[in-house]
Amino acid sequence: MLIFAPDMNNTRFATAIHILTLLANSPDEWLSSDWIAGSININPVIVRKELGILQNSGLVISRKGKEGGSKLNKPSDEISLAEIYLSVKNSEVLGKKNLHPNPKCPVGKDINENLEKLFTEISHVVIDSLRHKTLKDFVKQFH
Amino acid sequence: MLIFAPDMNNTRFATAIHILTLLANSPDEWLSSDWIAGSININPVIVRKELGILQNSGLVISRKGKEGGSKLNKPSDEISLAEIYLSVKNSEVLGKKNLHPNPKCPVGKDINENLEKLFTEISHVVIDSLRHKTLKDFVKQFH
DNA sequence: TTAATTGTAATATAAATTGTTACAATTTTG
DNA sequence: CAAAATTGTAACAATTTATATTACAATTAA
Repeated sequence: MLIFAPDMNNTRFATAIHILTLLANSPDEWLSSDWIAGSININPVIVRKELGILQNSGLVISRKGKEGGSKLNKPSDEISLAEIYLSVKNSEVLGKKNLHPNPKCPVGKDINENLEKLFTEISHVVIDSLRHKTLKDFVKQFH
Repeated sequence: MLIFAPDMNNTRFATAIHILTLLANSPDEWLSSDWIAGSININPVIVRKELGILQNSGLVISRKGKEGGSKLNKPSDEISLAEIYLSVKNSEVLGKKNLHPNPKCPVGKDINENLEKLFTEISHVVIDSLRHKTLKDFVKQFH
């Protein structure tokens, strides 16, 4: 299964939750990537790639062939936004570190270690706050 | 003063806090962008651009000319990491929205409005958690 | 057997980020 | 005043990341 590029400031969370919202609204149907792509207005291959990721994290099942498509792998009230975020997350909230700070400088020497601590802490704050929200809660807002 | 591109998955927070850490360590000196750049190991023009942003938000003062440079505009224990983050932030924690979701689809029609609410809420969570941390706390970790 | 679909590779295009060069304006020092 | 060092910023180049597109083998239902 395909792996995305190693960084995130992108539409992946938005795309993933859009896909999952559609699936949640039709829990008994196998929705095609083409149809989903038409709602998001992006290329169907992007949808299939994201669906691959969501399958890997157990949120979705897909099947091939005619009448193929995807559906949720568990009820929407058992899917937290944290799970979705973690599926697509591949960079930190506060961005990237500089790659080669000067090791001869007392600050440059240790900054990335200290940033790492901070980044991890903030990441946990975000995840904890998303853990309390379910996909069902999100979907409920649509009429 | 110059404006950066309208999105963030970049090294701007890392660069800004690195700059401010150096300034905090030498509160009485005017540090040059060249010297700072040598510690971060990036181009001095990038440092000057970021210093411009930090001046705009009142964290730093700079002066031109020979013996010019920059220093903190207030004590490091009066600078919160939230202020730094807000100075450089120009995108959301959960990424970008898709630009043209299908208005004829009940989900596509409202998704960006609903994402906006979620993005705002998560943004506040991050900012609140950074508000309790000062630059001084961060700098204290270096030896 | 045909039609529709996923999965995925390969490549192309677009967008964002970072780096570089250049130089006017400013300021200090001799 | 002249020289040297520095900021501020414009213009542009290079690199990296993100998204889109084309293509097609494999699968599945009818």
